[in-house]
Amino acid sequence: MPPSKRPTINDVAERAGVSKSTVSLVLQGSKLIKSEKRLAVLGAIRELNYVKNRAAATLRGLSTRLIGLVINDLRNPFFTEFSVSAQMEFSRRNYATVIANCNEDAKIQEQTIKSMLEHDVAAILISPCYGEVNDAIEAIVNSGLPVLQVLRRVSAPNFSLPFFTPDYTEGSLLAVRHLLDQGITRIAYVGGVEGTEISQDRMKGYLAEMDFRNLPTKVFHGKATRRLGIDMADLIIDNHPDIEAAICFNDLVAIGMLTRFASRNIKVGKDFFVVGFDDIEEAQLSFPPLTTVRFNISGFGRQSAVKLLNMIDEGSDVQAIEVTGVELQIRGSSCKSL
Amino acid sequence: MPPSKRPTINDVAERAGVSKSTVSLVLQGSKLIKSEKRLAVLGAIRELNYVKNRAAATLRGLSTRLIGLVINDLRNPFFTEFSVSAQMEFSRRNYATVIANCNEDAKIQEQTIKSMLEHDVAAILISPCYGEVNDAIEAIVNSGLPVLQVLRRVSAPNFSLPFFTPDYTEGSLLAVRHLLDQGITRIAYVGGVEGTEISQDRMKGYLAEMDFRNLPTKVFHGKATRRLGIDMADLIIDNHPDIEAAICFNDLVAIGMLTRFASRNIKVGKDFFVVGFDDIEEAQLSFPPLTTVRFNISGFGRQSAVKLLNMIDEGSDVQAIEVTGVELQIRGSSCKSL
DNA sequence: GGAAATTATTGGAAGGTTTCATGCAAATAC
DNA sequence: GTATTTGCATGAAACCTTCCAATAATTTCC
Repeated sequence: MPPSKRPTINDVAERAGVSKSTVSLVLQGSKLIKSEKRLAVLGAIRELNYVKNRAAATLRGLSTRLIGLVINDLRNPFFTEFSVSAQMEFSRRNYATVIANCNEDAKIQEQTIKSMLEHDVAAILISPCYGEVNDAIEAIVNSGLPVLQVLRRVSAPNFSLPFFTPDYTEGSLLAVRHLLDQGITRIAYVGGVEGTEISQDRMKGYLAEMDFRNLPTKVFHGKATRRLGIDMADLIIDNHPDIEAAICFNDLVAIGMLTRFASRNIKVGKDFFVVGFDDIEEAQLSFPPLTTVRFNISGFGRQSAVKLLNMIDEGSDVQAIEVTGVELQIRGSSCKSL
Repeated sequence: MPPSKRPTINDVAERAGVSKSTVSLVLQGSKLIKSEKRLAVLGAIRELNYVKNRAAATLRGLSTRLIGLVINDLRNPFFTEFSVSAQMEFSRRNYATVIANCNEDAKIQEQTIKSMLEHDVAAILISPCYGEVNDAIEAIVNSGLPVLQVLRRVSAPNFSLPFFTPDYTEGSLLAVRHLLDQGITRIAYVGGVEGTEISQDRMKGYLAEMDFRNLPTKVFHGKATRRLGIDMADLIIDNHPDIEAAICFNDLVAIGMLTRFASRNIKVGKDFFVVGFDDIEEAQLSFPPLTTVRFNISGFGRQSAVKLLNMIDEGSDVQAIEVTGVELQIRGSSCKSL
C-alpha cells in the first residue's frame, strides 16, 4: 500500500461518482447541486476523512482566513485578556489566529511580522513593542494589508498605522480628581517606562490637574510589574512619608503596592490610597479591592477584532486615531469612607 | 496601471534576468548558484518587495511551518505562561503558532481543531478541555499528525494521544508531608472540579498520605479560580474552624484564600497555613509569599515544544505517558518558623 | 411536441512554487 | 583536440483547488 496521502477532492469525486467540480460546489454550499448528489458527496467526504486543502484554495485566490496577532508582552494579564478576547472573536467569525509574543523585543517583532506576511495572513492586529521598529512598520505598510494598531502607538518616519486606543489621559484625570475631591492632595504617580508614549499619555491627566491646582507632582518611573509596585511601596514608606496616595501606571503595579502595604501593616483605604489602571480581573479580588480606571479590556479586545474584520470585509477605513471612553471604577483602595 | 498584485517568483526572475528555478534555488540558499547571479536575485527581491507565497510552496509539498496550540483556558496565568513559552520556542525554530482558547468548551475545541487541520498545521500541542471530546480526538488521530497532549489527559474509546505531564500526585504528596512534618494535621484540600482526571491526580497524594496516617480528609471542590479561594476561605473560617491548613488545587485558589484571610485579619503562616500548586509568577510576590508545588512552567512549556518539534523532525515517538518531576517551593504561607 | 428557458453538472485552465531530469558551458583528463 | 567530468542554470511537470465556459438534463411555455 502506498503511504496513503491525504485524500483530495478528486478521490471524493471518484468515490461519490461525480466530478470534482461538483464536489467543490458542494463544499461551498452551492444551491445548484441536487440534494441526491450532495448527500453522496457528503457521504464520501465522511468515509474518506477528507479535509480541504487550504493551501490550494488560497493559491487559487481565496483568503487564508488567518489573522496575525502581535503582542508586546503576552504574559501581562492585561494583554492576555485583550488577546484572548480578540482571538475568540476572530474564531467566531471563522478566522484562525496566528499569535506571537514579541516580548518587548523589536528584533523578534520584526521577524514575527515578516513570518506572518509570508503566511499570507489576511490582516494584522498589533500592540507593538518600542524600539527599532521602522523596518517592521514599513514591511506591514508595504504589504497593503489591513492593520490595526492598538493600545500602544509607534510610527516610522514615512508611515503610520491606524490606531485604536482607550482614552488614557482621561483616565488619569478621573483618578486624580477622585482623590482630590476627598481632600487627598499629596499624590505620586508610580510606574511606566520613562519616555514611552503610553507612559506620557497615562500621566498627562495627573500632571495637568496637579499643575492646574498648583500642587507638587512626584513621579516614580519603572517597568510596570508587581515587583515595581512592591519596591515603590517600600520606597515611599521609607523615604517619602509625606506622600499619601499613588496613581499607578497599571493594576499590576497597584496590586504590588497593596501587597507590600499589607505586609507592612499599613491600611490602604485609611492611611494610604491607591488607584490602578486597566481593571484586570484581579482588581476586584484584591485586598482591599482596587479602585481603577476601567475600560472593559475584553470588550475592547472584541471591538478591536470587529474593527479589523470590517476593514477586511468592507475595506472600511479606520480613522488615523480612534479613542474609546474610560470610567473610574471606585473600590476600597482609594476611599476614606468605604 | 493594473491593480498591482503581489510580485511572484517570475517577476523576480525577469527582473534579475534569470529563470524562476534559479530564484527558487537562491531562496532556499542552495550552494549551486554563483554568487554573481545570487546577488542579482537578492537585489531584485529587495526592489520588488517580494515575499514568497507560502500557499504555493505548501501546495507543492513543503511544510506550512505552522503549529496548532489548543488551550482549555488561556486566561488562567498558568496556561498563559505555558503557552507563551511554547510559542516562543516554536518561533525560535521558525514555526508560527496558531493559537486558540477553547474556553473549557468542547464544542469550540472541536471546531478549533478542525480549523487547524484545514490550515494544515504541521503538528498540534493541546491542553484539552473535558466533555464530549471523542470526535475531536478522532479527527486528530485520523490526521496522522504529530500531537502532544499536555497537562490534562482525555481519551476517546479507541484512541489515545501521547501525554506529557508533571507529576501531580507527587506534588500533593510533598505538600501534605511538609505540613505534617510541622505537626499540622487538620488539613483540607480546596479546589478542582469534581471528577476530572487532573483533579483526581492532584488530590491523590493528599488523600493517600492522610489516609496512611489515619487522619480525616476534607475536600472542597469547585472551579479553580481566585473567587473560589475567597469563598472557601470564608467557608472555612465560618463553618470549619477546626481546619488549620489548606492544600489548594492551584495558586489562583491559594492566592484567593490569602487575600481573604488578610482582609479578615487572620495571619497566614501563624493561624492558618496554605500551600498552592504551579508556582505562577505571582506566588513569590503575594503576602505572605506562597508555598507551592513548583515545576517550572515555562521550562515545561519549552520542553513540550521541543518534544513536539522532535516528533516532526525525526518522527521520534513520545511514550504514551511521560512524567516530569516537581518540587516543593517553601515560602512563608505554610511555615510556623518563617 | 418541440423550442426556449432554466437548472444541474462537468472539463479544463489557472494560480506560484519546488524539484527532477536535462542542457549547456567550462574545466579537467588523456 | 577530443572525451569526460564538473558546475550552473533551466524548462516542465506536479501539487489541489476554484471558477468559467460549455454541455447536459430538466422544466416551462406556446
